[in-house]
Amino acid sequence: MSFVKTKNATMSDVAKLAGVSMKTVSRVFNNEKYVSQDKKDKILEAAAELNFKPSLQARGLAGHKSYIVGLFVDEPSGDYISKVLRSTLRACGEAGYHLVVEVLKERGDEAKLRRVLNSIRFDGVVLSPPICDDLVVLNALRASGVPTARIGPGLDAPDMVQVQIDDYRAAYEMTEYLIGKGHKRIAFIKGDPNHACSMERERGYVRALQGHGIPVSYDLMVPGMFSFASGRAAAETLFAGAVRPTAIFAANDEMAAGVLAVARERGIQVPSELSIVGFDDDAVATVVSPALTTVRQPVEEMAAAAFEMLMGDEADGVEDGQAGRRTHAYEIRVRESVADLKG
Amino acid sequence: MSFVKTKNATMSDVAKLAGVSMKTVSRVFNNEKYVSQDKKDKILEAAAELNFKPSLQARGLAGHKSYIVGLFVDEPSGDYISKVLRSTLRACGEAGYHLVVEVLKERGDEAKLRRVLNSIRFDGVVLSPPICDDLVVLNALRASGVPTARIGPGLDAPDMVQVQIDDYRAAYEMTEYLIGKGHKRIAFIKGDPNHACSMERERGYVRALQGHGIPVSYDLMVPGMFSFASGRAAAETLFAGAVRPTAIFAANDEMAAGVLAVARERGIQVPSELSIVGFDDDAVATVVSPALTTVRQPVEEMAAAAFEMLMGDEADGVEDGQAGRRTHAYEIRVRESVADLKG
DNA sequence: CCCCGATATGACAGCGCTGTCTTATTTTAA
DNA sequence: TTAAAATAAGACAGCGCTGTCATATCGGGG
Repeated sequence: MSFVKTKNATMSDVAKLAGVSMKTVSRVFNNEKYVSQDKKDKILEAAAELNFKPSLQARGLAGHKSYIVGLFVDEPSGDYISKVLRSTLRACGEAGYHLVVEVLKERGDEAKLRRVLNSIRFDGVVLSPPICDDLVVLNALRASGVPTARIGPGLDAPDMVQVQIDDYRAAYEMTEYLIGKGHKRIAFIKGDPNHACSMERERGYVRALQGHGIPVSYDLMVPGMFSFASGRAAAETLFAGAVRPTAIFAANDEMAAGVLAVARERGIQVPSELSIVGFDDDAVATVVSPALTTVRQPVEEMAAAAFEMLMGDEADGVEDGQAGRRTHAYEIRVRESVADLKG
Repeated sequence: MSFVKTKNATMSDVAKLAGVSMKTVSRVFNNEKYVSQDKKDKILEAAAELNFKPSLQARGLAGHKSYIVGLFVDEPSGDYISKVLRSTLRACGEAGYHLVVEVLKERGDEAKLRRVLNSIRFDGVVLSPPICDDLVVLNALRASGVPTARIGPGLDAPDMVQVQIDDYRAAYEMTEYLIGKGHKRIAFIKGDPNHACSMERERGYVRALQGHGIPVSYDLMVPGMFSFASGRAAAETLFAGAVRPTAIFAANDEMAAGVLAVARERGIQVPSELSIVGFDDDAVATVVSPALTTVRQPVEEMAAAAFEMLMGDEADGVEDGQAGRRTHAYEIRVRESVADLKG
């Protein structure tokens, strides 16, 4: 079996076959108006016969659209990014865009950023945490005039699309939930300080305690980096303390899973002896036992909304002044990792 | 603070500034020979001053390289794909390529495939399981003449780069490991039949039992789909049987985690009452407790090798006859989920 | 001293499209 | 009925590069 290399038909081939000018073919493929139905039919038929699809690069060069959307991430693994990727990919597919993923490590990998922005003309760029709060990146994007959407940003940027949840309120509510279950010694494992949401979640925790007259003890607040390992380390620290907390609120689920693992190793029963809650409703939350009570963040809807506001028909004012903004609803997902101390 | 939209300098701008022809600038940016050192310096300097980077689309249109590599996946989430993505992204970054991710759901999403292949000229395409074994995809790629690499393929395709592990041997060895620990009633949870590796792993399990004189019982082989949920379901089936197996070999870690969850719910101690092993050394393997004994598959090295063989300098015979092939070493990762019955 | 290959550079066309402008043919409003 | 507006289609240039071919210079070997 030998495969004949099919060389792609060009627009002018289609034009010839359909007996029209190239420009008319172009009009059809760009859904412009002012093309009669019969020519349109003829062109579509000819295109199908030749298996024609317009070349991305040529379109990008000649026109004002590249049909390329960028997704800039810090680290391409993890459940959060996977969700963003999946959702963005679906949206791109449906809207006829292609997704170019670029990794921008470390705050302000400016060299790579400039290189990428100069060499590809993106129709839009989606920024995921934590680089959605990297000023170097934001300014470079502004300077190059690319419409940008940020998912889960910390600070506001009115000229960019922004999609988020209220991390502060969510953490407040989760803490309150724990308090409502009779917990008073509630520890908190902080998130990666590079992520803007970390501060918000911490604030929510602190304020909730204060709001319920529970003293905030800095011994109960330990640093974390959003990783399983850092969750483990934080648990060790917490368990080394004089009095063990009755509940631990980890700023994300991966860390909560780390706590769970340490608890298990030490024979600490969860939830009877120790309650654990996380944040994000990451895939791990339902994979560990007991399943983690956590805050569900609708990442996929958020990414879809971001894309829609960025690239959607209304085309918004992304290009000029104000860009769209949306705050999505979070949801406390009660599972099996919290004990009711007042039972 | 207002941001001036920086319009990108073009090659002709650079040429003017450096006092040479565009072609010479082009030569410098393509590392062609026959450019004197002083002109090269002048050009590089001018380019830096103008912050010039050649346009991807123009290069793609005019030249024979697009600097775009495609990663075609079935489903963009999961630890396996994350690893492939991360590794490929790194390789692309280092080699100056950009990665376009495309989702090809369901066997032979031919419409989308053709659309994508016609509209973007890829310099290379990487296929992850299970679509690396989709004949429609393979043939379309052949027809369009794009050099292709397949990660973890089932059937051989001599004209494409191929990187894999020996799933059969690995499963054989893992089964043998269990047998060595004194297990005789070893159940097997099969993988998604769409994935070629599923058959191999199953074969390895069956042959190992046979090789050690242990009768193969089809009651102990239950279907699975590589998902946590299907692992749970398989566990329920297995636990409903008359005699519980002493060990369960799940064809991947996610399913093994599902088994673990069901065991925990039913109060079955792991590993003392039931041993569980998985495959892949997925992130979940170390997140659950007890951590899973599993087969580590060096996915990232494999993806890196695939990229190197595809796009590397030797440029290989990917374009003509034989393409590179590599079988990587797997490794049994012993953790805490297996009991020694002969202790 | 001349010819040859290696080295160095540029002119020019054109990749496959889209933007702009022009021309022609309706339709609508007044 | 007639000007103005909407509709329909094409000619043409050019996006920012690279391939090809032509040209020019240089250092040897014969």
